[in-house]
Amino acid sequence: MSRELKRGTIELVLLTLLTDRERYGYEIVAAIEEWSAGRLEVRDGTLYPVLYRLEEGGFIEPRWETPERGVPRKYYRITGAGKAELDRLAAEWREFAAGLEAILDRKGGA
Amino acid sequence: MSRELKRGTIELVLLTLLTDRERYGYEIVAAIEEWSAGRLEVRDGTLYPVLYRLEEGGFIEPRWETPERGVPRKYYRITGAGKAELDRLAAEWREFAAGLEAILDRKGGA
DNA sequence: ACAAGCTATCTTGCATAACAAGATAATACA
DNA sequence: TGTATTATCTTGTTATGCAAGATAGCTTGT
Repeated sequence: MSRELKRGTIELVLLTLLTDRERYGYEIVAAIEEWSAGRLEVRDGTLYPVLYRLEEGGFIEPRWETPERGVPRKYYRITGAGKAELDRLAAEWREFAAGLEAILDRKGGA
Repeated sequence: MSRELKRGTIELVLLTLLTDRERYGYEIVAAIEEWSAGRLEVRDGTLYPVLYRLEEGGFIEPRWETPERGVPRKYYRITGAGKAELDRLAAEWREFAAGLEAILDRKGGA
């Protein structure tokens, strides 16, 4: 899948994945592929910087969990501001997709 | 509309606009806004480099038209390779959009 | 005990492409 | 004469996804 198409959509994807429950980065990588039925894929080197951006913006909050056995995990949960941002980004995406589809559907038209 | 969302889609939009007839750059700027019902907007400083990329790839071909009165216009028409590329880009876009929608629709799910 | 592989987070540097801003030039109009 | 419009083109900036690698602890096989 083209790298360029993903630009600007990963934050929307992350916030969506965090709406039902908190998740950690490594888990999100797999969830994206699963939820999109293999259509979308995001590398961890991409994911972590996006998580930091969202945290800086106050849209998500981290919580370290260090189990007695296993590697520590950093869980993120969405904030109130994050839910508002999610609505905004989702609306923006739908507006954009509608505009593009309108053009695609009109090929051969006036 | 977010700059990042547009990334990778302008070539698709241009090739689509050139399917029914040849057009020149300045005309395309207005057509994009009109065809998308005001949802999409592309500056001419963005458009021309994209046209050059498409021309270099053999997807479109230019033709200068110098009228007796008025500024010269550079008309572009789509080639056979351009039509194939359009099909490829459109399929890629729909695959990507389907993957993203699948994630958006599943919020609160498993 | 040792190696290999898995889980998990994080960092650096690169490539791409949309855009703002401005340049150029001819025409139209007041 | 001056301002606005049509039309193309260039330069520099900026954002961000990704490859590649580092780190570290755990698990599994031989």
